[in-house]
Amino acid sequence: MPSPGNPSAGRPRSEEAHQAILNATVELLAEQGYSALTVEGVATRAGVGKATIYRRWSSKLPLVVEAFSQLPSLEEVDTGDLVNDLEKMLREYLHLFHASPLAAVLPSLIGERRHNPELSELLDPVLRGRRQPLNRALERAQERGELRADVDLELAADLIVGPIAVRLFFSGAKIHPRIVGPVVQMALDGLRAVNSEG
Amino acid sequence: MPSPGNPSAGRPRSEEAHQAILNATVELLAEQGYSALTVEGVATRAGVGKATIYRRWSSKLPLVVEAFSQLPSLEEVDTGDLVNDLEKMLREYLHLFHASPLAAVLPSLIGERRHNPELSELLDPVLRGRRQPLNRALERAQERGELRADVDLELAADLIVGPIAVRLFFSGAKIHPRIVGPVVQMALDGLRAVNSEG
DNA sequence: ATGAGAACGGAACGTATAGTATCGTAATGT
DNA sequence: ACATTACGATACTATACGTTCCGTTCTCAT
Repeated sequence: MPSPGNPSAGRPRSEEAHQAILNATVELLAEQGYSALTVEGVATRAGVGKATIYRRWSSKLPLVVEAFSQLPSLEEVDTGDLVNDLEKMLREYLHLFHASPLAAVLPSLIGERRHNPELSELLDPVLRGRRQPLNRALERAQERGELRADVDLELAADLIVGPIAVRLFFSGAKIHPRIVGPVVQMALDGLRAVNSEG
Repeated sequence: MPSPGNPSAGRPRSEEAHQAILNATVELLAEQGYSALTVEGVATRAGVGKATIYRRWSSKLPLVVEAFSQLPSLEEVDTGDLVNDLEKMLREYLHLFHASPLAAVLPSLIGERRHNPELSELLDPVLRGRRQPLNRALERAQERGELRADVDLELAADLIVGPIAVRLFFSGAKIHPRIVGPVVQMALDGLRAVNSEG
């Protein structure tokens, strides 16, 4: 059971072990990918018994999700100019994904979500949270009048992230940060063009 | 061994069993997802022995890739107008993916590609082939002068497919075909805007 | 101090599945 | 007829998830 009946009784859970497990999970995911990840491997790498892992996470999946959610996320950028904000954040986004091979796990998780409600409940909030800085930048731009009030912000976000995400996950190719500028420009120009027609 | 020494000796492989195996794979993937797919399950559903499966596919992965590649692909559309071509094809694309839950498998496969060269070699040609109709439409438009010669067609394809792919795989939400028009318009307007600046 | 409670690492266990091997049988070409 | 190969069925090996026990260690309450 995750929470003992009396929290101030008995030996407390080792925070050290907790972090060692998460770190080992991240390392092994990066090295060998998701399907090659074994709980035994994590336990060995972390210097921990399997029971210690299952005491904290009900199965491999929640462990992976928590390890994933520990990845550094986007920092919010607010320069007062939408293009600037988006370019900076997307460059950072690229950097994060190139620097951490753990990102390769995301498609695996996504793929299983549809048939695994438990995973969906675990993963969806994490994904939503990661898009927040982008959404907020778009909202601010809308408030400033940089984007018209009737622009669909979710569509805008997909339009901006989509091309980069597709390259990142599907083609698997490294992406020059240089590409971010044109992509943002195109997306915004496209949005403006459509909206100025109604 | 997949190819016997003398192809015209002995009992020939049953084409019926071959198709039954692929069909069973497709059905089970659609019903239960990738991680729940078992070779025994496929064999049972197909009314076939496991050996018959392993005689044709070296492991579960190639089987899944071939089942996936059997999905109906995009038909090429050539109306003489790029926007028209793209809208028609993307609507068909959406229809295909909404109609066949097997599409949910793609992210799983994509996720494992990075750490599995064998899978990469199997899957990459299939993915490339599926983008062909889109690429060809863009090439034709470029020849007609509808797109400038210096437009990066790969980037253009990512710009167009990206937003829809992200919604399809990541947000997992159903997508109104109505959204295709604006997305294509935005992407192309964006491309033109950037290119007319240099 | 001492004892209760809980987590610790380690190891054994049960179940499920990938993949291999072997059975007797069925189908094809020579 | 005979050689050859595939067939479905079944048993088998190896691996890995997840559970359960062990003796030990840590922390708090008394």
